[in-house]
Amino acid sequence: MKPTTRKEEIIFQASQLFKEKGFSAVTMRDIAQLMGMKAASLYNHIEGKQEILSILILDLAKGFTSGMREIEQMKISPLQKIEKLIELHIDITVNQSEALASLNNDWMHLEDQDLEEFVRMREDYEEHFRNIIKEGISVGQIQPRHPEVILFSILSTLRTLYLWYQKRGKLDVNILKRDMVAVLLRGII
Amino acid sequence: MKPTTRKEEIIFQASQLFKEKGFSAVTMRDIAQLMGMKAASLYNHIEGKQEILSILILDLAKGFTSGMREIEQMKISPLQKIEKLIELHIDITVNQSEALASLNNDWMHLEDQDLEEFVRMREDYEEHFRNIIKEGISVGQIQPRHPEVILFSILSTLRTLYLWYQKRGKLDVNILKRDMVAVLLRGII
DNA sequence: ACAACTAACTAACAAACGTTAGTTTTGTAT
DNA sequence: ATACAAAACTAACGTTTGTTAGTTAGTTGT
Repeated sequence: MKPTTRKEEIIFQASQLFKEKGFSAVTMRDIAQLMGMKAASLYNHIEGKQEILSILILDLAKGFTSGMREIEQMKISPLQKIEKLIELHIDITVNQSEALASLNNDWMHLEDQDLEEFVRMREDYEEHFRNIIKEGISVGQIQPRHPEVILFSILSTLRTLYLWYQKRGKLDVNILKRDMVAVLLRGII
Repeated sequence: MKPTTRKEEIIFQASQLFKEKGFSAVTMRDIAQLMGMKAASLYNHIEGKQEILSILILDLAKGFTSGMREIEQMKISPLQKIEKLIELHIDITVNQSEALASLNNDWMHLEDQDLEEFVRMREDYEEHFRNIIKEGISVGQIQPRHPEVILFSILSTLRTLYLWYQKRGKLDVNILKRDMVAVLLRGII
């Protein structure tokens, strides 16, 4: 995800700051300094601070939505779909961990239609995930526990993976996928 | 955790706002309005905005630290200690979900010694947790997978439980404990 | 050579920020 | 009633905030 245009570069650098301090604590002057320019110059490329957040979060949310749609259409078992979803999250984490931080922590600072659109997409995503779990239970592939507990347990681990992935010196993605699938599906004992 | 003094009430109300919008996006005037007073009046009771954050986070972190110490001294197996830790997190989540949100999301806005103290406490906590997992592996109670993956998977679920607990209409704590222990330890299949 | 465009700049704005100082109100004990 | 302390108030401060306006330097196309 190397930025090509100047606008993309601004958004990328901003995402680094957002990840560290959160959207509200980052100023346009902070972003400008990282870009090696003055704050006012940023406005030659972007509409404002809100647009940066909006692009960061909504683009990523669309990535999750389209990933979910692809996996749902595959002719594989519910359990295999969950494995694919775990891999989807890991791939996105590895490639876009900064935007993921904003999506997790700063989505509530989106405004108006952007906020509405995000909340709708997130609810849709969770609903589809939940249905896959329910189907897995009904075909006997998954233990008959409350789907909500299972959904939350998996999702919260995947959603905060970005906090942990970088700290542990970028271990191999394929090994990570294998271990995460094992721990999340089969437990630890 | 019902606030008794006026100072505690301010901190409690502030924590509600911090949970919703994050420390940086909440103003002293926001807090004052929720308290039904003017911003300047807050300073009759507290030193400043930083003190609120500091008390919220460090008090809670000490709660985790002392909980960990108690569990470590118990004469029970590593696996039983992990169960106790899961229950500790759930108890704290149920009783102090607002402070937990600040601890998770706004710790980086602590200053100087407060920041140092928090980071030290968190590292200690994780280290002790990791050692219990390692001991569980070495006595054959826990699958011989990378302790880091296990630690992260459990901790990230427990740490974000506060986001999920309230949404699902306050289900019974004991049922929650039972299901969480089951999912986290035995997996879902 | 000249026009057009791009992307930086300086300067400044109005609003909002955390906080301080000094004053007034309120409740309580003598 | 008087004195005192607690807790609210008004007014203002110096900064910082996101953003706008107008200008300037460098590049490109004709």
